[in-house]
Amino acid sequence: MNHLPEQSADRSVPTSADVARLAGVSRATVSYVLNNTSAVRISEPTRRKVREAAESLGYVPHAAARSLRAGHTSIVLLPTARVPSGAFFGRFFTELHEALRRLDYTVVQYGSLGLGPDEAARAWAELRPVAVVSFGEIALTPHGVNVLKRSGARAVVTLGPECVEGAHSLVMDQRGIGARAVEHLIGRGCRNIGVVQPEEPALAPFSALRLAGARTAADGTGARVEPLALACDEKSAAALAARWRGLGLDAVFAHDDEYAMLLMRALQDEGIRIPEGTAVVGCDDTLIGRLLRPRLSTVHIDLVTGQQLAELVDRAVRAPDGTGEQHDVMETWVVHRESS
Amino acid sequence: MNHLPEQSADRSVPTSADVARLAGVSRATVSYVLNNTSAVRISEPTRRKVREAAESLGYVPHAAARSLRAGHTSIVLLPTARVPSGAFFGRFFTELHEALRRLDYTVVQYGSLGLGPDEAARAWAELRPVAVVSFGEIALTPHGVNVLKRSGARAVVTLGPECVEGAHSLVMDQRGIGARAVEHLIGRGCRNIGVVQPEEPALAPFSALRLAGARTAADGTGARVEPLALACDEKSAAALAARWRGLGLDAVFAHDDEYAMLLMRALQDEGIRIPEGTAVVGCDDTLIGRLLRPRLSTVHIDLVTGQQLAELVDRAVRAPDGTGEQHDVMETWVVHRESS
DNA sequence: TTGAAAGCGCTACCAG
DNA sequence: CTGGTAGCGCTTTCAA
Repeated sequence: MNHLPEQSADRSVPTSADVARLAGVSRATVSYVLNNTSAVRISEPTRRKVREAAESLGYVPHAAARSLRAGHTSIVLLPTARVPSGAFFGRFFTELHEALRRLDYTVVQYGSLGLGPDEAARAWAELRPVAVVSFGEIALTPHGVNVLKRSGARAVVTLGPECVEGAHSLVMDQRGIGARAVEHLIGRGCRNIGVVQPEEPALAPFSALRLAGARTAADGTGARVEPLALACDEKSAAALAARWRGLGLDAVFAHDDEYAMLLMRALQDEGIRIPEGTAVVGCDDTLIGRLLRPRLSTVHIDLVTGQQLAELVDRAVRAPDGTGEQHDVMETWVVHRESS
Repeated sequence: MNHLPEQSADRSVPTSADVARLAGVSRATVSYVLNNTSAVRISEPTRRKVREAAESLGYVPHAAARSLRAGHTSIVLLPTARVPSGAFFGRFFTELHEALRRLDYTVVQYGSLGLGPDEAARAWAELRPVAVVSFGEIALTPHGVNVLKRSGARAVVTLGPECVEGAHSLVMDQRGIGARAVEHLIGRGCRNIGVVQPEEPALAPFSALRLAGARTAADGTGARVEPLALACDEKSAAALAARWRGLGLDAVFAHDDEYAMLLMRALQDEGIRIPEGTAVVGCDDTLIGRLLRPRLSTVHIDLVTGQQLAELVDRAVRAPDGTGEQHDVMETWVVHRESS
């Protein structure tokens, strides 16, 4: 814990007691007025006095004290290791936020970079969230789920590559994504298929599984699968493209649409035609892919909408006896365009 | 008392009192052991007993209770209305998160969609953050800053289009961005300049200011500035491109690189050559721009690094008497490539 | 209609 | 070395 200077004692933060004193009433009355408690009736003049006192002091209730007293929070925790980049997660996140807010939850994205899975779960549990929606950048273990539930979380939802015991899991089958791409490429007659492995560490868990799925799909078909390290910059792409002909590949699954754009450009600059020389498949079905020429074939992931997920969370929170554990797998399929 | 197995679905959340009871010590001792308080020395056997009891109960301290007692939190609040999209903010955010974590802050992104500026400031103040770093998607008013400071925030930093009184402001001069783009285009001989106005509401405050800056730059030069509504999808872009020749424009500032890519593609599909027929300038200097053909000219914004911003926050928090209010304007300049 | 007081979980002071 | 205990700010029951 870092040692912070004491908060200004001179201009200290006003409490409900200060409001009560200024309004000439008790703390209880202040609470009743400011929370519009319907169980008790407070006279209009008193209400006004309290409101004015609160206003003039700049009183803001202390969320920690309130939730301590209440015994629960309305926090929905969205752990975020890396900020999900791109249009794919972006819209989803915004939707989810909005929907949860409409349901009167306090949405908190808690950054947990550099924590192990169980450390992270503990850190989240300290906030006593009523629900946790994890996006799989951080692995949530069964033990972690247990810690969260024991700390009072009424819903734990994971949206990741694998289902997690104890949590309501929405499985985004990363192996399946790799498999879909490679099956598609094999179907188009390709036999030597590169699979991009981004060097960005946050993407490693995804790309490793996609590679595994790609291998499974190629198994026994006579096709070859070749991992290709690639950083998200032009130099790296140019270097890869420069040794492309030596690799003897006729297709590549580029991890996502952005990497696909990067690599496609480098290959084109190297004089390699797409899809004749090399077929390219991206992932996420973003706008980029439709704007590229040739138009990019891509793996579409049928992500649940933010609204639906928010409703799922809300149902689990309100359910009488915890969440019925449930596992859904998201569909994935290839959108075939011109690059393959 | 029954010993609870790990997977026991116990209704009540264990507290430090439960740990104390199980370990046969007082709550104070539990606190000392689990916080490694150096002021007191606890015997090793006692420590072990406490640790084991905590472990077996799945005890997790209650952050709200702790910060209530401590009188302050170590929360740095990052309000996020819309999730900043794209590589531009993405890396910045990740950096900032990481750097703040290294400095032992609890980073909380608090979603405040659909709240007015003062409502939002109040909601943030309820969490008693030690610092707030606002990204200008939500306007922070001087009054809002005041509310936050009064609630104990020791640093309020805004990163937005304008400086905010009372806060440490990093000004990303939106007018200047529009002006830079238009000055550049005028310098390239363009006289009829479109300025894209994204239909996405979250971008409106930015694009309106950029348009204003564009107009100022064109004023008295004989150049004409024309706002162009555009949604972030192909249909909208195609529709705009279809009536392009009728607009009589010879240049366009496309708000950002993504809109530039979208519009450039639509114009090219319409048979309009770039830059000869129409010059295009984007903004943010992202990877996309370098991959496009022709390569995209763009307005580069010299954003502070996440590390630097984290250090700024930390300094302000630790400063003996609040933050010295300060205003910095970020530099912007045009990176000239092939599209203009 | 209002007030007094208990107590949420935790830490820090002060006795033993 | 360890335990008792006060009190952080708030809500809510019970009493006046």
